[in-house]
Amino acid sequence: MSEADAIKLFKCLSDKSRLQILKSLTIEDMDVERLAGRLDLTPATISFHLKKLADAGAVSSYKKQYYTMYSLCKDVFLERIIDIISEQSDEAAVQHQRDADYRRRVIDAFFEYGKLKSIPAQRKKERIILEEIAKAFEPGRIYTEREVNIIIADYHDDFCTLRRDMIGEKIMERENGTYWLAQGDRCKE
Amino acid sequence: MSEADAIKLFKCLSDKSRLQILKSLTIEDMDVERLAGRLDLTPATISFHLKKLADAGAVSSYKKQYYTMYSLCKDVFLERIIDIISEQSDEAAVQHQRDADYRRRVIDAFFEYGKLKSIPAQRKKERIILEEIAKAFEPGRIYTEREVNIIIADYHDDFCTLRRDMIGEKIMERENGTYWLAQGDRCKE
DNA sequence: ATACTAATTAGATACATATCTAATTAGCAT
DNA sequence: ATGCTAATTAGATATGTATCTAATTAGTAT
Repeated sequence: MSEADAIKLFKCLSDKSRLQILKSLTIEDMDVERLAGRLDLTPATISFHLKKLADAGAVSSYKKQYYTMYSLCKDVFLERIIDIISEQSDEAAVQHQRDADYRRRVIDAFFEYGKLKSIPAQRKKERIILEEIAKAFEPGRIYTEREVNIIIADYHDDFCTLRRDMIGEKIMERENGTYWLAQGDRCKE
Repeated sequence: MSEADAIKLFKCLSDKSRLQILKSLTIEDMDVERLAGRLDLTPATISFHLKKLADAGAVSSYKKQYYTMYSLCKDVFLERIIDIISEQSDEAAVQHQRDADYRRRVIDAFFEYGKLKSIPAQRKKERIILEEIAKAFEPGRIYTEREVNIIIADYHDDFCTLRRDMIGEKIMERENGTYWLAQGDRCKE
C-alpha cells in the first residue's frame, strides 16, 4: 500500500458518516437506500461516500435484483496501523539521507583543510561540528584533559570552548579531570 | 476508544504532513525545528500538527534543555483497524435495534387483529410484511399451491398477489406447482 | 416498448482545515 | 535581570469536502 493509498483509506475512516456506513456493513451487505435510512441522510450523500470508500478499496458492490448491494472488504482492515505507517521505510531512508546531506553541508561550511574556520553560533550546527570532532576520540578510552586539549586544538585554537561544549552537549563525559566519549544516542546518526 | 476518539486519530493519519511527522518519530524523538527542516514546513505549521497529534494521543512531549522533544505513542498504533471500527459493537446493536423497531412499526401499521389491512405499495414495506407472513410456514416443508393459498388467505383476501410476491421477493420458491420457504438470507434478520 | 425505481452525477453552499507570516510566550544562559 | 532562542498562538487565506436538491442514468418488470 502506497502512502497515497494509506492517506485515502484514513481519510475515509476519519468521517463519521463513512465510519457508520462501514459499521453497518459489518453487520451485513446493504443497498444505498437502506444505508440512507439508517444514517438519516439522502441516498445522494450515501452514494458520494460509497464512491470514496470504493475508491479506497474499503467496500465493493454487486447487483441483486433492483438493488446494488455494498459489502465490506474486510481484509483491508486487518492490518495494524503501525505497519501501514512504516511500510514505506524506503521513504524513511530518503529522509534520513536528507538529514545526512544537511550535516554534510554544515561540515563543509565550517571546516577547511581539516581545520575549523569558526565555531557555529547556532546550537544545532555546533552540535554537528562537535559530533564530527568527536570522531577523533576512541569510544571507551579514557583521556586526560591535556590529551583532550591537544586533540581538539588540531581543529581550532579555542579548545576550551569546544571541550566545555562537548560536555554541555553530553557528547563527552567528565569526572575528576578525566574525559571519555558518552555512550549515548550518537551512534544512531 | 470512543467513536469520537477514533475519528480524531484517523483524521490525524489522513494528512500527508502528519503522517510524515509520525514516520519521522518512528526513527527517533525530535524537536519542532528538526521536523520543520525534514518536512520543509515552518515551525508554526509543525506546532499546529503536533498539537492535533497530541490531542489524539498519537504523540507525547518532554523538555530537553532548549528543546521540546516529541515522541511517538507507539501503543496507539498497534491495534487493528477492524477492532477500532467494531469496538463499539453495542452501537451496532443499537442500530440493529433501530432496524427492528422500523419493522415493528411497519407491521403494526399494516396488521390489525392478526389480519393484513392492505398490501403496502412500497416494495421495502411489502417485503417486511411478506417476511412476517412467511413465519406461518415451516422451513423445509413442501406445500401445494392450495395449502399456500389457505395459509395466506388467513391474512388477506388477495392471496394471489401475496403468493406471487413471495416468489418475486424470493422468500418462497416454486416448482411444478409446489412451494417451500427459500433457505436464503432471511434467517439473518 | 413503457413505466417505474434505485443509483449516480451535477451544481450549489456552508463548514472545516492546512499553511503561511507576524506576534507572543516560555525557558535557558550569561 | 536581561537577552537569546525554541515554541506556540493569532490572524489571514485558500483549498477541500460533506451535504443537500435537482437532473440524469440504468436496470427491472409489466
